[in-house]
Amino acid sequence: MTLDAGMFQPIVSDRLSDKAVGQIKALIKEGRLKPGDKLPSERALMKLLSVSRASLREAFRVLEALGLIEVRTGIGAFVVQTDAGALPAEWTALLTNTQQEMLELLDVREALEAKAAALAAQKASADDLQQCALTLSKMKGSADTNDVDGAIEADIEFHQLVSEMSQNNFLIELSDSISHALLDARYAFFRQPDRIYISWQQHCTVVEALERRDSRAAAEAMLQHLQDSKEVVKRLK
Amino acid sequence: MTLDAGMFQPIVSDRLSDKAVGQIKALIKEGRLKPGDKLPSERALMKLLSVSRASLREAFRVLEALGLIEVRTGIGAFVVQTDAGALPAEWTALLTNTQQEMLELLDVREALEAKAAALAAQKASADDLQQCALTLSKMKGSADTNDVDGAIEADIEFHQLVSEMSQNNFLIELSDSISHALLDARYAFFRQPDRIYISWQQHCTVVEALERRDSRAAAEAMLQHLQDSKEVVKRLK
DNA sequence: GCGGTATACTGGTCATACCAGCGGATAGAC
DNA sequence: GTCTATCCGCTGGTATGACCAGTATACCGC
Repeated sequence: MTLDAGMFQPIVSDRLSDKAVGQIKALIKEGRLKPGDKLPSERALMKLLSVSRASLREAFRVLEALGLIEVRTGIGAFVVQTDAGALPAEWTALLTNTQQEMLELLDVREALEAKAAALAAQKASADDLQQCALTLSKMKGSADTNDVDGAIEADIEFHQLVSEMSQNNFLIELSDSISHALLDARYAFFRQPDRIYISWQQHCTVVEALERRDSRAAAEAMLQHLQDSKEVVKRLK
Repeated sequence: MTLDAGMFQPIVSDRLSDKAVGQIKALIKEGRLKPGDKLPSERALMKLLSVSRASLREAFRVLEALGLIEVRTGIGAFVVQTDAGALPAEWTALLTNTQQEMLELLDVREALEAKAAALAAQKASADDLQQCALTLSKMKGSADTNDVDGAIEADIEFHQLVSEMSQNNFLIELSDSISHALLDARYAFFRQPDRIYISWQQHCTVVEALERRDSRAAAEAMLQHLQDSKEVVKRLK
């Protein structure tokens, strides 16, 4: 007979902590543990699951890292309150080491923020647009005084604002992560001659589209802005 | 005097395990620990960091959940080998409970996969396109026999293929996560009358654009496909 | 009613012990 | 000599019991 590749399954002996993670995760997914609910104390839960406190605590660390629970010293562990389930905010934190990864990240950013801009055009409130105007004038001020730090701040604010206007929690979290990962690059970026001014102009174009509620134009303007920025980053090194 | 909101900072006493996570993470980020490197054994590292083994192990669980290290029983802990840094594969696993979240996820998917299609048009090899053709005929076969399971399989394969053709690791990982999260929905989806056939047609349109190396058309076709699917899902609930 | 205090919790940390699996070294069989 | 089997030191996985430091609450004296 011939050996079928599917005949055997690798033997994996899950850690007890992993099994505990699985159980608790399942309870959350099934809705038997709802956001805000308090988990039993470590000492109680270790008996319920018949594992040692050490294993249980390791499970808690994993659930915490996954953004599912929050542990407050002296009080207890709670199922986290958020509809999009906190993305591990650091997932990109280490990944912009190479130029290659940076460019890949910029491509993802184009996809996400263009979409965010499109959604923002549909959903933006008057208040949102006013806040946009604020960051625009902040950016303009930074351009006039060549204030790189101010520009970075205004730039982050602007992109964050647009993401939030999309009212899509996944989009917000992902964009935020990427923005964070690209922080270092922004310094070199905004030091380029006229860059602050150019970015300001491009931001303006986006906001104008948002004000017109023109989804397509907003996405297009954002895309142009990000592609243009990507080209600059490419030439940086 | 008035109290300035920024005067006080909440006192947070980091867990020792969190500090350990920070140190190790920093070492990885700085490149002093490279992918594939073996970390010191738990017993050695606990002395180096002067924490107990319990705390160190909690730190390891976090690093593991973040996808930064991999722990092999009886051998040791290793810095994970991957260029895009494994995204915690489960980050969406729990998040499709509500219709609202599902729709948000579908919007993100539109953004990512449209971009992936655009990149794929530029980078696809002859072999890639051939594989696409394979999934297409598989889908067609499923449509003819109304084989829902087969359709799901072919559908996942197709979308995965396009993502991979983009050669962007972030795009690949993210799309994969979302695809995974949407698995359940696909069953109801493909049970709709003619859905398999319609999806097959739309896939064909995408592939034709890819074969023409037409980035814009590929993105547009993929977007159409996903938006159309989203509308179906909306009506399902 | 108010402020303090005693107390019974909670999570955070540690030291120690033992188990099971891996791997290299070593001793024996051929 | 080469090969094989056993052994032993190392690794991670688990459990236990202890102690600390915060939190909350009930109680007390004022």
